[in-house]
Amino acid sequence: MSNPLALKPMLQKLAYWQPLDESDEQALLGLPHRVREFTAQHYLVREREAATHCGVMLSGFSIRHKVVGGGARQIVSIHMNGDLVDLQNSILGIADHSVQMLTKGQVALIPREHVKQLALDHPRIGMAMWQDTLVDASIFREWIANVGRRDAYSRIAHLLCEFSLRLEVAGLGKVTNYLLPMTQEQLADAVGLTPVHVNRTLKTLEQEQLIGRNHRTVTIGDWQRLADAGDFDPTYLHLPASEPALQ
Amino acid sequence: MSNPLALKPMLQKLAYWQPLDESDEQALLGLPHRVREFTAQHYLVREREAATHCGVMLSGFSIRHKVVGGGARQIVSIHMNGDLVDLQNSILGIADHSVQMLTKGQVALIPREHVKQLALDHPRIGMAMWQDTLVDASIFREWIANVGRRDAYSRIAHLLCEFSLRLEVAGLGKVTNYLLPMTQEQLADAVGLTPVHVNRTLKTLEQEQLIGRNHRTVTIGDWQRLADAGDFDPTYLHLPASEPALQ
DNA sequence: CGGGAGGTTGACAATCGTCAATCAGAGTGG
DNA sequence: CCACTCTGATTGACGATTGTCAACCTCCCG
Repeated sequence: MSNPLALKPMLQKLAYWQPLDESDEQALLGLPHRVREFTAQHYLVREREAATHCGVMLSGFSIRHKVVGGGARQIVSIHMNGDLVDLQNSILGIADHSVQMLTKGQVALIPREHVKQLALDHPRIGMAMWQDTLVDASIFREWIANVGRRDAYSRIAHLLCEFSLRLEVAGLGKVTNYLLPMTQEQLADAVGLTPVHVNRTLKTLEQEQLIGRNHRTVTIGDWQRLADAGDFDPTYLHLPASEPALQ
Repeated sequence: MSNPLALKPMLQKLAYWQPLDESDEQALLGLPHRVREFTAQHYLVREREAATHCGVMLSGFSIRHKVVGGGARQIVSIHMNGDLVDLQNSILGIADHSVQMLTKGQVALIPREHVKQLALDHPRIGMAMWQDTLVDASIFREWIANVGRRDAYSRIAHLLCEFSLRLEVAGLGKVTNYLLPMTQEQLADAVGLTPVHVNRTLKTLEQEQLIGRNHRTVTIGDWQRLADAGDFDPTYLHLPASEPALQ
């Protein structure tokens, strides 16, 4: 169960934020965990329940979402390769949102007490995890602005840009060409629109040659033009200094 | 400048999350800081600039906001008495959003390096600050859902409920009666609507006797009914166990 | 070949935005 | 004390983006 290398991605991610010494690394990699393969749609945590584990995405995609009164769903974030999943719920205890697999994939699960204790025993790791969740928070803010103040057209263009960069950083695609891992209905839940309107908007983006589509594959001809349409400025992603895409 | 008691509210807030010992408390209260009075509209940090200080709200209100392409503004959160302001930008370094005073008020400012160092030297404080920002993040998620998936009516009802609880917890009003510290235009920027539509919606809420209004004062006759209208469930605020309002 | 999920499309409805006028209240100076 | 002014609140008429409903199509898979 406890593959000693499974937490490598987590280590890499955190080391980006804080220099970690030998003892930090040992402690982190030594965290008890088990790697599991989940099917698409599987719930890792449900809203209102107690969070028991925090996870590291090893493959596949997962989403966090909330369900509002009428039954409508809002996706609040999307996780991919290397992302820490549910640190938020784990540290706070009670889940204020659900975490669900979007596609099938492998996740390394770590019991929450161990994660919390690790942060207390190894302040640099604690700081790094904090920073990681702060980036999540920064993305939340951008999403509030996206959903609250941009029309369907730029809203979707914005999401496509975000995906483009994040997938490239995660090593899952090129900035100009990637596989979108979600249905139009899920896209709609992420941007606060209806599936029908997402469909129409994608078509428009395609007609105006901002993107090309082939099944779920998105091709971006002129990245800058799409970024302009989406009012996209990657500052909020707090990515490593210079991403090639931004040149 | 450095009032030894000024950081008390910060201590109280953090102690809620983690038991702090004598040395933690000393270190926290001993943080170098200065208390300043700011006028309404004053910018504490501007988007894209480097964050230099983190603050503790001692009086008054402040907001965090982002400006999108067309010039529209989206308020992403509202801070009141006792809230830690701009921990997020401070820890990440470059501000991905602006922080602005909503009303005049006093803020204790702490240089960011000292805050970060404190977290590293005192892991329990670090953990507590982390948890504090996680609650912020939880509110962000709820706001994404609010703006993305609720209509104007419940969206505004929801915000009024959130205010009601948070103001009471901060000791600034009663759950059933409080002074809303913002104009309808600012309200609009918080919920992603136009001022005109906010006005109409408030009028409707009033006509249906969900709220009473007198200038900026909001009166809530039947809290539960407003909560139902706003699809409001306070879980996401991660408040101390039982708030009277929820009985 | 049949079934099902997801994608497309059109017609129509409704929420919400825009524009612009008017009103109410707070502060200011004479 | 009374214009005067400014900001914010209110209202109406109208327009537009987005939602709803429902049909049909396409691809994938057993």
